[in-house]
Amino acid sequence: MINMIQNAKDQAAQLAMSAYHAAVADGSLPEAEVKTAPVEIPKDTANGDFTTTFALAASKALHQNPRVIAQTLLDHMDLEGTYFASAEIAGPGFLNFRLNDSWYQGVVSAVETEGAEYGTNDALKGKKYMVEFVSANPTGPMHMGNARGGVLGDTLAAVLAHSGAEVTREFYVNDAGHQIDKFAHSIEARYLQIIHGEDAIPFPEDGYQGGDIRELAQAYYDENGDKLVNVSAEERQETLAQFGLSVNLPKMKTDLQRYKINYDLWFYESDLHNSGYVAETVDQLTANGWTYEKDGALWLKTAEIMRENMLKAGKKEKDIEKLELKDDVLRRANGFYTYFAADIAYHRNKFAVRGYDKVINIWGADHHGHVARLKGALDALGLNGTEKLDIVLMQLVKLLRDGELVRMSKRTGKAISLSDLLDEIPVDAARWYFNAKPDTQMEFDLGLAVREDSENPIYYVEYAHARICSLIARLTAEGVALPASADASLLTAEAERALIKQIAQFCEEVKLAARDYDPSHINRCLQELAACFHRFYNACRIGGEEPALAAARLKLADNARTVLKNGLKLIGVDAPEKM
RNA sequence: GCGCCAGUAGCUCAGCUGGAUAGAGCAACUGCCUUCUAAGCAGUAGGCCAGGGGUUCGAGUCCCUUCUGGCGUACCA
Repeated sequence: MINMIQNAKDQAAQLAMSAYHAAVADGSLPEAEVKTAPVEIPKDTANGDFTTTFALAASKALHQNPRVIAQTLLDHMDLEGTYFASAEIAGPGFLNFRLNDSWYQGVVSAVETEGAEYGTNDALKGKKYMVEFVSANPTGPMHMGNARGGVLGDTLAAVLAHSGAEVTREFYVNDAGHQIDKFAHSIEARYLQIIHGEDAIPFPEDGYQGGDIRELAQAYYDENGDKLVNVSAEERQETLAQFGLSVNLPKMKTDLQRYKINYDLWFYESDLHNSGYVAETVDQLTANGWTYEKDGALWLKTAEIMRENMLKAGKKEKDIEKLELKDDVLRRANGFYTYFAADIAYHRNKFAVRGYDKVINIWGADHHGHVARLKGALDALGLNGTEKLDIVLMQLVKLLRDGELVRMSKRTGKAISLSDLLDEIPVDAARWYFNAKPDTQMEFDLGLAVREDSENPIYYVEYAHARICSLIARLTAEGVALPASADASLLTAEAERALIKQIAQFCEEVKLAARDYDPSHINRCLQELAACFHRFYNACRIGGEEPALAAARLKLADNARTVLKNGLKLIGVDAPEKM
């Protein structure tokens, strides 16, 4: 919970603000509307550890030269008892602060007292979050995009939990609707082909061509023979669809578990239909006046809802015109509800029945046209979808091998599935790589991920962890005691200070990852942390140093180990003790 | 057509919501193991931040525009 970066920022801001107020009080600066003082970390540590741009930002409102403002602030500032050893003016009017020992001590002490909890915060405490991800169609094997979405969703959930939220991981099973009909018809055709011959039974034009459909039909036939030949087509399809799902779903669970992904709940679309919740939801929309009938179908006034939302968001009327917004069908002329209707019901359930404060869906970027419509529909139900539903769109993954685009698996000749990928690369490498910023198109090189050398950043980080483990084991065996706490006043070398700062930064990155829904902040932070450790390791020896210094350094290494381990755990990667 | 996302070193990407001389890693080149893991460290080189306009003390970041790539614009899911 202790975040020393935040503490220092807050303190620097407060110092600047109270200096300003003091200056106003004695008349050396004019009174003006000044908000908080922005505090940043300079890129170059030559410019201090923290800096405030207060003087630059306020220069216009105060009608004063920024450097003069900064000097006045400095004259009214007392650093006694703060985290700062000094403050000075630089450049056009930056006010740069330099940290003292008490801050560094605060960081190492935080790691020592918090241990495995270090890095958590309570920004989302008391909030109920759901992350719904993958939710792949259960009619066939999962593909590469599902691997990326799976890792992203799982890690994002972990990051949000680290920020204090109560998080549910959910998989939405599309076991109803058109896709399932297609699935049923496809298996049915293959099943009947087994009995009557391929030529006797036509395969549906839009059916699933994959070999897995044949396997399902064959598996059913092997178990049950021609039992379904003389029943009604409806019963036959229903039975085969259920059989297909009973095979496919456990397989999906197992495949996801290989990625170390475990869901809290698998939610079935069919339940929404069977319980009448979809119908009830559509009726609710009708009761609220948001639907109309046309050509025998029931339509949602999506265009109108979205128009209002856009106007509220400040979009111009003429720009909205250009969008040519269209309404959506909720219930088809044939009486069946659309996927969209079920999706609205599903999300209504998330908010109205289960009471989530925030729902995050990870979707493929090809669904982006659906985002505003779903949010709008929830708004029409009075559920504030615009605010409470966040959709993370994920660009697809291009799979490469030695620079060449890979479409098919060498082994099976089929599209590369999620489990094929894990046959080729270690799960930790997959988790590390797929934990990337969602909105960039990603190229994933199979050759790179399996390489066990420095080109592969995951080994760099894991190596740092293993190195520390063996360092501690070796030195404690040689009689260097590992103290309960590191004395930061002894750790004044540049490499030591940099390492401590990066340890502090970890807390910030967890916060940023939660804020941006981008857990790759953790990857980069760990890579930098590993780099800081390796530099420290090379610059500062432990064995043979003064006992007090050796102890402090060894404990610092131990603290770095704790943070590396916490971070790797957060993104679902092992922290090996030996390599 | 219209819309959404992206375009930063040869490659993969950062850039803290407008701050100081644009940063890492990899690849290339030069050094460092009789001493705690060389899967490491130190260093060199590499840039019209896609192009062009604007907004201001100050722009990779904000606005307009052009170009390039991906995706979408179903009584599919």
